[in-house]
Amino acid sequence: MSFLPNEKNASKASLDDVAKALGVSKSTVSRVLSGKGRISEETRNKVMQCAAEMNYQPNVIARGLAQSKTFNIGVVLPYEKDLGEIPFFQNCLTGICETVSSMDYDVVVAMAAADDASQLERIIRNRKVDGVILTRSVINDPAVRLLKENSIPFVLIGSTSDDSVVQIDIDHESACSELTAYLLSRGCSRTALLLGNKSHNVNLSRYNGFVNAYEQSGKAFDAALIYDNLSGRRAVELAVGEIINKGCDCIICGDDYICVRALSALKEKQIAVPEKIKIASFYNSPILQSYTPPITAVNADPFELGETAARTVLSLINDEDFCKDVFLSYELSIKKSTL
Amino acid sequence: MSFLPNEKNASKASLDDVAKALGVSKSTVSRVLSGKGRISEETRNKVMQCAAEMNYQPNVIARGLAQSKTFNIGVVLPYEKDLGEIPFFQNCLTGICETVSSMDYDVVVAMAAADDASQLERIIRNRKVDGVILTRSVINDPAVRLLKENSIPFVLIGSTSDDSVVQIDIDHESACSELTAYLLSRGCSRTALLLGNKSHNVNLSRYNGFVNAYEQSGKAFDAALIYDNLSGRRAVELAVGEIINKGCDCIICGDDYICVRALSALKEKQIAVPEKIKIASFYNSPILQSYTPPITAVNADPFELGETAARTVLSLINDEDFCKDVFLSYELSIKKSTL
DNA sequence: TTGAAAGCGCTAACAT
DNA sequence: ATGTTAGCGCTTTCAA
Repeated sequence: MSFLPNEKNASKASLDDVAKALGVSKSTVSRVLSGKGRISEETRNKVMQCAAEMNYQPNVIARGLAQSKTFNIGVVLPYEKDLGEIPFFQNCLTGICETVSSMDYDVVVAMAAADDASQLERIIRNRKVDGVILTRSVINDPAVRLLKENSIPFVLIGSTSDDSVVQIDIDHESACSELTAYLLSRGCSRTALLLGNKSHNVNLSRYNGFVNAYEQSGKAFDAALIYDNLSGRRAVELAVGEIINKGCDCIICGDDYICVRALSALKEKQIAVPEKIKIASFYNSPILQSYTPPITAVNADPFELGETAARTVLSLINDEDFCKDVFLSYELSIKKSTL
Repeated sequence: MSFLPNEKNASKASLDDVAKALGVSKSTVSRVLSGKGRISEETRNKVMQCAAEMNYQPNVIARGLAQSKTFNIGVVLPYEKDLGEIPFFQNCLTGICETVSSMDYDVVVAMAAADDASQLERIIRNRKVDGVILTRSVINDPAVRLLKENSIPFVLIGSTSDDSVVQIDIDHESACSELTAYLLSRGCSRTALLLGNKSHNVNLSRYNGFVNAYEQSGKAFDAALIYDNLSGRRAVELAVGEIINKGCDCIICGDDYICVRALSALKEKQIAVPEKIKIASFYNSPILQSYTPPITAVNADPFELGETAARTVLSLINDEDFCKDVFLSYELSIKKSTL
């Protein structure tokens, strides 16, 4: 009853076992299985069949040792518990897993707080990954520094002002254009645009999208209603004050931090949203998700972000030519704040 | 300017490099670094110092090859997108990561639908993990079958009727006791208990907890208000009907599926919660999380579940003696449904 | 206490 | 087209 030859003492056969069973050399088997090097059709078939019969499964670890690869992608997730409240990261992870596993890679996760990349550091030190995906953008991210120092290929889901970082994000120009057009169609004749740091490409894209939408519509926008380089609570407050005085009926916020500040400024001034003024924003982050009233915004599909990030980091690893500027689809989520 | 000797061409030194630099053998260095085998204090210090100076970092992959280990734990997360809506899994994952990384293990994730364990299968086939943590209980889980077939140590976060599976869950007896006591203190004199499959240990625990609470309080319970082996929507409906006729003022549901069914039965009968009858449940799963009115329930701390699962699977892997019955702290989350 | 050597399972020159 | 031989970086007998 014990030691049945055809039994599933599965996945124990090594490449060497297959070679011996066939009376050929290891390299021959290796060549067949890896598809590299020329092999006669005959031996190829012989090997394939034998490998299948023996239920041979290559040892990825050993292959990795020999090639200095791990076939693992590191994914850095936020450590903060309250960030877990939206499905964003889990859906991202799902997209990443699905994509990398189709290339026979696996995902190693590391949690990291905004100021603590120690888990990532371990993974790098232990040589557990060939590349890394950062799932959120953090100013002055220690993870970015670490990855650069160690020359690990990585991509960031989101946007940063550091142009040397490969970023995966939606097409902000087109998204902002669509958002602006929607608002125009809703009758907003005087829409303000509140943008953050001008040197940040993403803000330029939003600006362009805004302008485009106006051009398409044939209407003219009031340049005095465009604010950029807004940084800090105070700057937004001031801008909102001015905007109100200029009689605008709608605000587009370049990001959710600006939006939160604008909302609190409006609340302070007792200006009702959306009755007195409409407001819309961009986000990938959760802080607006549960706001009252719900805020109209441009949303990225986290699953797709994950997929794209995965594909991109895999190309980086394999030195394939890849498109650094990634344009992703998005979704205009119309909520009460613009009705 | 190039080739500075003290430069950070970091983490490139191998064990062999250290050995040569010291004029000792690889095995000596290996012994020192692994702490195995006797080594003179003198050489030990010498090696330690040199390794530090050379910024030597052991190659975990190579070590793994030699020891047939990976120093990775697989974590299976639900694939379904709507399950991502609660922070449960992310917090679990955080607890797991934190714990395993303290033992110098890493986490490899696999997403799995209830009926599709193919990603887990890949990870096993590729020998990427030494053990696995399942983060939710699925009836007839293909993942469980797979893990057993391959003799991979694993634990389940949650409960299952399969006693051969190591389960990490809260102490249901004590939790049910506490819940019952709370309800008694709130003046519920006729509390019904609705339990699922009797052969499932967890239900016995809940039953015992219920009885204990009554005994402690000195009051007597009505055995006619205890239902077990409830399975299917119809059974719960019938039970609820009877319970109402028997004039009970409170229902404790053994799990959230039962609770959902009981709630819909009550709604059908137009019996208001909590005005006419109070109701409480147990859960680890999200389906009750967003119910109106909010449901009082016993909650586990996902972070702690993760930590414990991680510790347990690590002991399994290292053949340490471990406690199979894991009792975890929980939290009575009082909501409107019992007020 | 230490060293030599074999081996983990695979890949990749270098031969033939 | 296939075999031979070294490794990859570490652990682990077996000797010394």
